[in-house]
Amino acid sequence: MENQDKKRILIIEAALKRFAHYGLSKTTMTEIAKDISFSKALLYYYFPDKLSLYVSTIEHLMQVMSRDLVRSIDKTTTSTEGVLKLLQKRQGYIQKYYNLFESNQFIGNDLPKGLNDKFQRARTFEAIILSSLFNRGISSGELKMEDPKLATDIFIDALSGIHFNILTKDKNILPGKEQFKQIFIKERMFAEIFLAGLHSK
Amino acid sequence: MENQDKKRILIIEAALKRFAHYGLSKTTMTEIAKDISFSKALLYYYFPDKLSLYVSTIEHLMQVMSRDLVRSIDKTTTSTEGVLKLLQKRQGYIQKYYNLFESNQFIGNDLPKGLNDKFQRARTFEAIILSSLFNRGISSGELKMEDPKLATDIFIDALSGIHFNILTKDKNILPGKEQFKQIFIKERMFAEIFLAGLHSK
DNA sequence: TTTTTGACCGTTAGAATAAAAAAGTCAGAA
DNA sequence: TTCTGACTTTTTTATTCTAACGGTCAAAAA
Repeated sequence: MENQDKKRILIIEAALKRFAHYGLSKTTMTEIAKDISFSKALLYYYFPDKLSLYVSTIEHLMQVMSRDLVRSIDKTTTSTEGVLKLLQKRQGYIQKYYNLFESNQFIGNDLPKGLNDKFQRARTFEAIILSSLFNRGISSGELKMEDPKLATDIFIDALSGIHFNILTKDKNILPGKEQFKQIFIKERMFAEIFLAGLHSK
Repeated sequence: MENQDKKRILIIEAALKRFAHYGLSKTTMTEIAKDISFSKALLYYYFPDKLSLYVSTIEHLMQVMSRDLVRSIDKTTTSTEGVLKLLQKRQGYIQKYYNLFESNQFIGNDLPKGLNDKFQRARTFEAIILSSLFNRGISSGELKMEDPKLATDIFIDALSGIHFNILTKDKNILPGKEQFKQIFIKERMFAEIFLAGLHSK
């Protein structure tokens, strides 16, 4: 049914607003339902449980993000330019939907399996994009590296290190605009050095 | 007194063993005292409180470490060689005394001030060593960079990112030998690329 | 006087329990 | 087939309780 899909999306969009703002644990099904004047039971008609809704919401956002990302990157020419574009987009989304990924931030948390898988897929997707950018650079003669897979991996680890260290330095639990700006500056600087290190002489 | 110092060190060494194995919160003053057949009250004669003992223990280890590090690095010639030596030593100590730094691993924990300061100083010390290695490279014409301070910072952030991501990927709480080996490989690879990116053409 | 101790006290981390709130179900209405 | 209000079950939170721990001190030992 057309209508069914519309309602599903309505729910997902309401959920996205709540989850993005309050995170998984601090938003209730009742709240989401009230926001769009549905009964809570109706949410359970469309989604088997809360986690499914959460996962669907993330999936939804990921699709939007990945379309946007691919489109933006296709417009770039050099791989360096592409990587910088990736950083910029990435940064924007992380900042906007920070609380949506709260669960991903902490250690030793046993997220339910389906959830962990989704985040894993997001990381993999990122790695693939980055990898393809690196490969583009290799075939154009711009870059040179032994093990593109490993290089990609290290690049992503390093990014998250920069991210993490800045966000944990200031003890503010909710990161502010200033901090994200700082992260972006460092990440860009890092990318420049790293890519220079991969440049074919 | 000579003897006083000896006892202080005896206590510190016993504390180091416990703390390195079990971390701060999971070792008690009574245990440390029993290990060397002292009364608990005697520990409080030599150290005002538990935290002071912990800090002294870390201070003690840091002195040993830094002497060792400086000595090793002075033996190297190029800055690249120096950085790789730093990584190797660093890795060894982190692995051996992993639990000693447990408190440092987690987010949003309000470590007592004196403690935080010590860790801050450890990081600063590391940054200074690294910075001096970079500067060595610059003056020898080996390296070239706009902002050595920022480059150092990014380098350290990236290292901790690699560290962190490997240790949290496998859900084992206690990291094993294999994981540390993996970290070292990645860190070395990273250092090579990063330093290549800083090489003067 | 300096060093050492056993007995003691106040605080706190963790277990156990109770209360509140949320997740999730279902018979039946629209 | 879609939707709901009333219901049950599960999870989270608040509370109490207790044992263990950090820390003190008067007095003994050296």
